[in-house]
Amino acid sequence: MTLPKLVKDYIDKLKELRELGKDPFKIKKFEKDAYASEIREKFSAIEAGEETDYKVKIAGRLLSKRKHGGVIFADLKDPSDKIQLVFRKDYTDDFKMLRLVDRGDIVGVSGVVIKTKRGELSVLVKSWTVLSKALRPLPDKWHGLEDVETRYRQRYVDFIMNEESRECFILINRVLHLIRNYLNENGFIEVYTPILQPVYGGAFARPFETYHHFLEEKMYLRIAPELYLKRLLVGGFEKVYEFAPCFRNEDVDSLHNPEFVQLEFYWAYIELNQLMDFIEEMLESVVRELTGDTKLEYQGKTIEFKRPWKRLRMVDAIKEYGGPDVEALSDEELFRIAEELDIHEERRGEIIEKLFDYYVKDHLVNPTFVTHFPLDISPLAKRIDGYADRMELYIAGMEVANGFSELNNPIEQYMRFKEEEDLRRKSDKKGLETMPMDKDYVRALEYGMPPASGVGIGLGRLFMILTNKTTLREVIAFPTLAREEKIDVIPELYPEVLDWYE
RNA sequence: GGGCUCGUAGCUCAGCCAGGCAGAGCAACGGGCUUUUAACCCGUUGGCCGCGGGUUCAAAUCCCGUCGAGCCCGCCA
Repeated sequence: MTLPKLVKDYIDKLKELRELGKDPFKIKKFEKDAYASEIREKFSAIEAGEETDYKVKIAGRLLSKRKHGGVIFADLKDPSDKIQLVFRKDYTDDFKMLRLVDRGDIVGVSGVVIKTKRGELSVLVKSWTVLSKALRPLPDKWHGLEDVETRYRQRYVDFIMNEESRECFILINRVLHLIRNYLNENGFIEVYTPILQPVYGGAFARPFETYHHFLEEKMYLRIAPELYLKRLLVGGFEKVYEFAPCFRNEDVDSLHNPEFVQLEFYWAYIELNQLMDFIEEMLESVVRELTGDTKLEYQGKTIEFKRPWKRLRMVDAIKEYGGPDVEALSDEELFRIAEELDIHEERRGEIIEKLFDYYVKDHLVNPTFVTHFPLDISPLAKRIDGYADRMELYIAGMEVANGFSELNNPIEQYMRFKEEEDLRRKSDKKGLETMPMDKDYVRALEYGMPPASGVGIGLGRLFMILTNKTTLREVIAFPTLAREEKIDVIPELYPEVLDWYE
């Protein structure tokens, strides 16, 4: 049946409920006193056919309705579980009016707990109320909603139909609590820093641009909170963190969404190795809390989070996994090798990083810290042995975190920004992959920032690993999609309903 | 940016290769049924075949374009 015709039936039922003085949309509350899961816990042991006199009031969405003449069965879903409702002609109030109740409606019922002859724990309903009328049909009760596009566009339907989707976000919530508690217990304070920024920084990425009309200023949505969090270190905060929504105006794929959340934290007076120790402890404890174990199954692979994690220098990693010994190569040789692999970059460091991606990345299944990054692609990090004192954490072949010993020398920081500017001028690229000069940040460092280490953790990717998903979109409730060209809504399909609620 | 795949009823799908009346199940509607659980039985309704062009006597089907989505590659820390 075409949508407008299907909707007609629902609208007619709504109309009839209104005429009976039972307009669901006029109702403001329902006093529930139980959840499906509680009923199940307390009464699962009763006998088939047993009818208790234990009264309950529950509410939720009807997922199915089975009519048998004098008895109607329905399944009600609340956030805790599902439970069967039984309506009986000789017991339930307004039995005939149940024809106005559809699968998909939100209902509140009161009744007693029973177990049917077939052994299904149920609520035998005495009185019932439609608390919200569904004006659109739910997807197929057996196959549910499978279309990936519709699942993301109309996530609300996905959450109704696919319990796994809902559970994923409940698990994510637990992870957020575990991480937040861990940081709080270790003396970190949670802060918020600007999302609208006059100068973007803290990462290499193309920003979203916007305009502030009152200030008459071009503004950017932040690509990272980093530079502001380090200003807080200057201000005397020793341990800070932020769950930071970030925005990058770049391509979308299973590992990238234009808006995503990073956890960044900074810790004054510690060096990078101590930071890596802390990250290991934190994530190992999160996994232990979640699973009771340090192992995790991800897409058929076992990931072992037990400390200590492997740490290796980027150049050693390239050698170890079959690539060249880049430290032994001149620039000419390195560029020639890169060309052979179809790698075309302007900076030596970028080539080394590409070689790492090419030879190594996919092999790093267990959590692994890759350290000693090329300096020229790390303008915010301190030095160590001619490299940047920087690490990236790889898990399941994915870059999950990026941290370094923070550069706190304002003079060197100024020069690094300058080099980025020069590179942008010389580059034949769009010039978006360099970091702009941030003089206020340099000025902040001029007041003195303590030595510190900090990290940004891509929470979406971490959630993917912890929830065993293959795409970021599954762990983002409303992933970014192209605009839908035309959306039919019921007041436009059936304008007469507009008169009902003037 | 390149390659591959998909788009048919509210949902899940068949039909496309090899052009010939647009189909099924679920949902909805009417009837039956007082213990079902993908309830069942009888009957009914329901289509911009993503959109636009082309080829053809004839296009859901073949061709071109386009929009949306998915996967892979490239790019993006």
